[in-house]
Amino acid sequence: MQPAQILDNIQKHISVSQPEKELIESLLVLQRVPKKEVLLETGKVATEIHFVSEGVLRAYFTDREGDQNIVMFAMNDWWITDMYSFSTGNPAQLTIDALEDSVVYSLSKTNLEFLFLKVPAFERFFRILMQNAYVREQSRIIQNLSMPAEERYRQFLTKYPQFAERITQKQIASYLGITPEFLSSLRKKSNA
Amino acid sequence: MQPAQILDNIQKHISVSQPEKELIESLLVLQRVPKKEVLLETGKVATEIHFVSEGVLRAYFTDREGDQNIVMFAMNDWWITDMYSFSTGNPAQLTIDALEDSVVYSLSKTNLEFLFLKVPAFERFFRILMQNAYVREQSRIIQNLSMPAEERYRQFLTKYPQFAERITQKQIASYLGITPEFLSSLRKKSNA
DNA sequence: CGCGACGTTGATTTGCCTCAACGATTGTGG
DNA sequence: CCACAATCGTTGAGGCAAATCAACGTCGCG
Repeated sequence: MQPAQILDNIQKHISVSQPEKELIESLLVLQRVPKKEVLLETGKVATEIHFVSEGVLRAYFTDREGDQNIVMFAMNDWWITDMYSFSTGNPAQLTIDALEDSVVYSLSKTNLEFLFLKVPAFERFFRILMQNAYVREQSRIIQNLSMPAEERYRQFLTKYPQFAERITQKQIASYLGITPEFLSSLRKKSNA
Repeated sequence: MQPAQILDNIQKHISVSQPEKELIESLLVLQRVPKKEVLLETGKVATEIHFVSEGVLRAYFTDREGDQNIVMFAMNDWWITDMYSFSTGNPAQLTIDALEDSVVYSLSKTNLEFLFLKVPAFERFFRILMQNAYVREQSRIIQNLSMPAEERYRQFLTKYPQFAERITQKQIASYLGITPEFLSSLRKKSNA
């Protein structure tokens, strides 16, 4: 296994010594996730956070009508879990599965807490991760509140071109909070 | 000044020694914010984060049509800033002002970074703060995606009864992403 | 090869918005 | 401390963005 990628990602935010690197590596579990396989199921407790090395994952919420609402996508260099469940220990509200054959490095909550103790800078790394996630979610709220679907779609394309290429329109529509039919009609308009 | 309240809030998550408490206190600036006064203006850089001791504040985004979209309320024991601007140093997208006469303790980014160095546990405290904020924003997104306005309103009432009492319906409508007129019609229905 | 998911199109419906008008509160200057 | 102005909450008429439902060709996969 070559978690160079994940260490690079960490070292974008903090600096870690060689022994610390080895410690971090030793706590990561490589996991192959074939397309459609479920990493986390609603109702179970999220005991791990996953770093995506290859492929694409999604996290979605299933509402009372049984519709799936996509909360986030994750690919190269993203971290994903049901943070609510992960931090409280309550049952997960989200399901996480793979949209493509993927490879992730998983870190258990226990090992994460252990890392916080052994490598204090890791707490800083995680703080930055959470801060960025907070900012991202808040700006998504702003967009949902203030922009019509057509503009949200355009912003999505420019903000996440890597996703736009690899994800079906049905998934994108769900992320934007609209129906696939309506997204289709938006695309028709803007192409013309 | 008696920042016992803020230290209590911090000690819910980490433990701090007496000298550390004094250091923290020394970096906080007490600030009275009369109703309608602006704490942070769109376009300026958010250099401080504010802990609300008394009163009620709001953060809102002004869209192209000039409409205000409320991103968050804050009262007793909440921390508020434009986290995007605070963490990147870019101009703020949000305006923060007081809905009632309020009292806040402000902590500058410089002093916060200083605290991270001097009191390592403070980085943990802030990590937890950001993590909770992330979870909160994400669950708001889930609600916006999956529930009609009527149910979002009911959930708001049960989740934040303290806000519901003190905030006008116009503000609540803006937070929910609907017009005051429509909120009024929802209230009429549920009372009948 | 055949089946199921996808993307598209069109007809109809609906949740929510816009605009306008009105009494009831709240705030404010004289 | 009052009188007037401004903002708020409400109601109703009409309109629009987006949903629903149904139907159909296409494509990828087993």
